[in-house]
Parts: sequence; C-alpha cells; structure tokens
Amino acid sequence: MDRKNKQGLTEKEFLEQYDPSQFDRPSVTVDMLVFSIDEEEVKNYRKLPKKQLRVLLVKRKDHPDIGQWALPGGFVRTSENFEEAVARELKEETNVENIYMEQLYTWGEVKRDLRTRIISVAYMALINSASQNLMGGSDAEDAKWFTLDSQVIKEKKVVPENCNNTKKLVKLTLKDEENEITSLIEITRSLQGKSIKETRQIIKNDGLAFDHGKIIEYGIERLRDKIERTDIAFSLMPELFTLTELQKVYEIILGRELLTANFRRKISRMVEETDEIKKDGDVGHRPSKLYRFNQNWMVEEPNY
Amino acid sequence: MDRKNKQGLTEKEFLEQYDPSQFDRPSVTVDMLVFSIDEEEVKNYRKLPKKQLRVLLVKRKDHPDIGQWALPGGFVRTSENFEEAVARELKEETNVENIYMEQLYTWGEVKRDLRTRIISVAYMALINSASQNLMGGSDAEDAKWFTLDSQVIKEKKVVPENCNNTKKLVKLTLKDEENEITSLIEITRSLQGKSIKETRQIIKNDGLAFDHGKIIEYGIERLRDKIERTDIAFSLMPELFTLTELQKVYEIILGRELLTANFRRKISRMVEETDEIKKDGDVGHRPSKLYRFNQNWMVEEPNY
DNA sequence: ATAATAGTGTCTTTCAGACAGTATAGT
DNA sequence: ACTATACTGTCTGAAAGACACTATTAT
Repeated sequence: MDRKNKQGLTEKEFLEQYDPSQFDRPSVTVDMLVFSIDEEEVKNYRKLPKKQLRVLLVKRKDHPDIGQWALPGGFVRTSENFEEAVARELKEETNVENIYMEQLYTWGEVKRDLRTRIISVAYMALINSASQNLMGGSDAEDAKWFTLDSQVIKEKKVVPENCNNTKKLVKLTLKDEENEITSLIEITRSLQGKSIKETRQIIKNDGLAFDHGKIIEYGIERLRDKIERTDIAFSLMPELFTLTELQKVYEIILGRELLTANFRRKISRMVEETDEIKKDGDVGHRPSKLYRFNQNWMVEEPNY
Repeated sequence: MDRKNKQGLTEKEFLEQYDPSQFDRPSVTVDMLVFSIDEEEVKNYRKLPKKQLRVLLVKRKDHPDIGQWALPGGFVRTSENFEEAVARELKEETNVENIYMEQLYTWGEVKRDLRTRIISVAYMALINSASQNLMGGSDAEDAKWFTLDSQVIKEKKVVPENCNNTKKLVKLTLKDEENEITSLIEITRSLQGKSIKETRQIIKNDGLAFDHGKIIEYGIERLRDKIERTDIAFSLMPELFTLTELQKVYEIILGRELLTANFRRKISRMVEETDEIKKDGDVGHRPSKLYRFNQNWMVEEPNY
C-alpha cells in the first residue's frame, strides 16, 4: 500500500524521517522475582529438614538506594525481548537456564525511581532446589538467596458497614546469614466502579530498594493463586521428590497446613510413582517412595 | 545517608548528573481494550433482543498501518501514571469515566512496531451499556464500536503422544455497519521447563493494526477466566437488570449456553432483588424482576 | 516398645450439572 | 389455548474437608 498521510508521506518515507527522540520517553527495565525452596539444615535426630521459600536479591552498588538489596534486573536493550533480557540477567546472576518464567506486572508510577521515569516490567521465575547454589557469574558477587516470610499483621475494614473497603498490612521478612530485611506493605482494596481495586503502598522499608517490596508481595500472591490452580509447584521441585516434600512446598507457599490424605488425592494425577525410595538421611521411620512430575496429567482420565 | 558511590558521588550529586538520554530507550504506550455489551435491535414480535460483545477501535490516521483499526491508546507522558493515561485517553475517546480497569499484559516484542522499539502496556476496561453512545470527544471522529466474535477454528496436537504441545487457531471477527475486520491468531502451548508456556502469533490480519489482534484475543481469555471467578461481569451491566440479561452476558463471553437454574444459583449471592419489574418492550410473557449488584456479596452468609 | 514419618479408607459437606416442572404475561 | 419467557425444586455425581486408622523404619 502506498497510501499517504496528511504530510503527504508514504509509509516508507514516514519511517525514514521518524525520530523517536522527539518524544520524552521513560526508561524501561525488567526485574525478576526468583523463587526457590530451601532446605534448612536440621540435625535433630529423626526430624525432617524444614523447608523455606527463598528469593534472590542483589546488593545495589550505585545510587540510588546504594547498599540496599534489590531484585535482579536491568535496563532492556532495544534489540532484546523481555524474556531474553530476563533470561540473560538470570543466567548472569545465577547461572540457571531453562526455567519457568512468567510476566507478573508492570510497575510505572511516576515517582518510583529518583533518577527519571523508570518503568519496570516484572517477571516471576521459579527454579528448583537442585540448582540452588550455582551462582557465580560476573555480576553475582553480591547476589544472595534470602529466606522469605510474609505475614499479615493487621486487617481492618475502613468503613465498617462496607466490607469492600479494607486495608491489610503485610510484613515481609527476608533473611540470610548476615542480613535481615523487612518491609511493610499496605494493601488497600476499594470499590472501583463495580469491581474491587487493589493497590499497594510501602509503609516502611528497611533494606529493600525502590518499590521492590510491592513486587515481592504481589509475586507471593500470584504464586499462592497459581499453586492452587495449576501445576506451577513442580517447577520448584527436583526431578524426584517425596509427596511429603511436595506437601511442605504447598504449605510454605500457602502459609497453612494441609491434611495429608486430601492433599495426596488432589495432586495424585499430577505425579507418577517411581520404583525408587528415598534413602539418604532417613532414620527412624517408614521410608517414602519417590515420585516424579507427570507431564500429561491434564489429559489423562482418572483410574477408578 | 551520604554514602558515596564508586565515582565518589553522593546520591544528590549522582541524581544531578544523571542523564537518561545516555541509554537507548524504547518508547512506551498504553493501549486499552474496552469491552461493552450491545443490544442488537430485533423487531421480531416477542423475541428478546440479542446481546453482543463490543470492542472500541479507532481508525489510524497516520503511518504506520494508516487506515487500519487499532485499540485506542497513546504514548505515556512522563508525568503521568498508566492508569491516568488510560483514563485520560478513554475520556477523550468515549467520554466515559470511573469504570472498571485492570492491567492486562505488557507487549514488548522488538519488531512489533515498524517505527522503533515500542512497548505497549495494555489495559482492559469494562463499561456498561447504559453509557454506550457517549462518544464525541475531539479524538473520537474515527472511534467506533465493533461487535466482537471469537471462534476456535482448529485445535491440534503437534506431537500426538505429548498433549502439552498444542496449537489452537482463533479467528476474531469485528464488525460495524460499514467494516468487517478479521484476524487469525495462533496460540501455541508448549512445555517450558515443567510448566506450560503460551505464545500468540498473528497468522493473518485483515484490517487490524499492529499486534492488536493478540491483545484482543488475550483480553477475551482474561475476561472469560475472570467472569467465572469474580464479579467482573457487573461492570458490564446497567444499574438495574434482569437475571436473564445477566445470563446472556455470561453466555456471550463464555461462548456457551448455561442452564438457567444453575446459573441463578451460582450468582444468587451477588445480586439483590428490587421491587421493580422490567416493563418497556415486554410482550407476551411473564415479566421479569429487576435486580441490582450486591456490593457486599463476598462477606454475607447464605440464608437458609 | 516408642517416636516419627508414610500412607489409606471413608464419612460428610459443598457445589456444579442435568432436567423436569410450574408461573405469568400478551395475543 | 398458545407461545415465549420467567423462575423453582430436586436428583446426581464430583470434589473438598475432616478424621480415624494402618504401615514401616531405627533406636
């Protein structure tokens, strides 16, 4: 088509004279929320190791928020798709590849970064514990895993008779051997038109850079939602695992205990029994069978 | 904190010398997918008017894709949040305010726009039919409502024995009195790590600009998902409505018929009966009661 | 035997699907 | 009476929740 615009230009001519720098543009970054599951070393005779949810953070080496901990990420190169940018950064930081990844949300509040208008396209990634200690890229000196704990501190109705106007205070606690980071996020639900609108606000930030507390909190909620409705949890598991280990992962993410019998019934179609049995540190109780993820669970009929 | 970075600058000094233009930045737009429900005029004696899903499109007046139809949207001003940008554009185009709105997804493929790297933060908005014909802002000359129909043309397994590798072909048909636009989208689901990854590709585009076919298709899927799990549907309804009207809205969006008794049971807690009765064009059958949305359905106990 | 975990059977409740049946308006 | 829509009652089966019970290991 050689159709011309108001200035009398064809598409080809238009594209040749197009100068993006005539508009004031925001900067665009990708940030990654990388989750994995940690096994706490417990030497108690007989007891199973406790599991914990972990998040990868890097220490900022420059302004703004120098010295604070941030989600790994960086500016999007103009020649690179988001997924490529995320994968590249993740490879550099943790040496992990070929993992589950999904776009979380795009944060773009005008004042979220002191430098200039910076928009952050956040991704969530899940990696399994087997590949946990593989950090060691060039950028990785200050990349560390932090155990993550999220707790609802307070929940209240703003207008007593209207239950669609609530505020919830969530406290995030991130720890490693040396550091303890906390962040208080206030989540407000209010009626927008006829549907509920959720907004997050940082109340207190002790060690976390930018608005990354919001991103982490939002990521946990997404993870919670998806673990109940999809097979996303298996991205956190190693090739072989016991059903109890799997249950612990669900329990940590959901933040509540599950009844074993019901849990097993629910996930039964997603797993495949193997001949193997968990050996290593097992002591003093019935050994458990090892299972693997059943890729085709969506389309197999139940056996009755 | 007056901590200094490697160049020996304090945060204040750093921010003063910060020049965003030293990095090559993509441009950022917001695009809006605005849904509403249309009542087709049917003059058949007795028959109820058919309902249809509609989408708002604007005709492009400049390159690239001049003359094609696109989602309303525009470049994000540096001083403006996404929601503000979306609300402003929507007000300009349709004169509608205070509606339900949520972020859909951010599209950022390198080659999605011919001009330069353009990232689009897409929002979905729902407006009720009552405010349907309120267009007439300055930008609105070429803004029009199109009825939207989405149909699965083909569904196949790529690898027969692996059911997690499927391709689905969806045909979008958008019509108004003068135009008929079609778009073919191929949705590929493949196993990425241990979870399913979904990607969309435009196969054929007849009248739609850019990759907006993908955005529309993705929006319908989100709408379908949310209408079953939330009260989002009421954003498409006027203040007062009959349960049959509500059911039709569900049916159009879900693309299948529902059983009346079950539907009413399911939504019963979300609605409130009024004393009023639908009058206007009713002929030849039992008149129906009018209902309104019950804002507090989430927290009320069922009455038994 | 005991402690600790692994694993199963079954009763109950809740909810979605199917379908038959009744109700009420205008012509 | 007929037609088209409005609205309800109830049977069914699937899935989720609760809980009691059995199994197996090292010390």
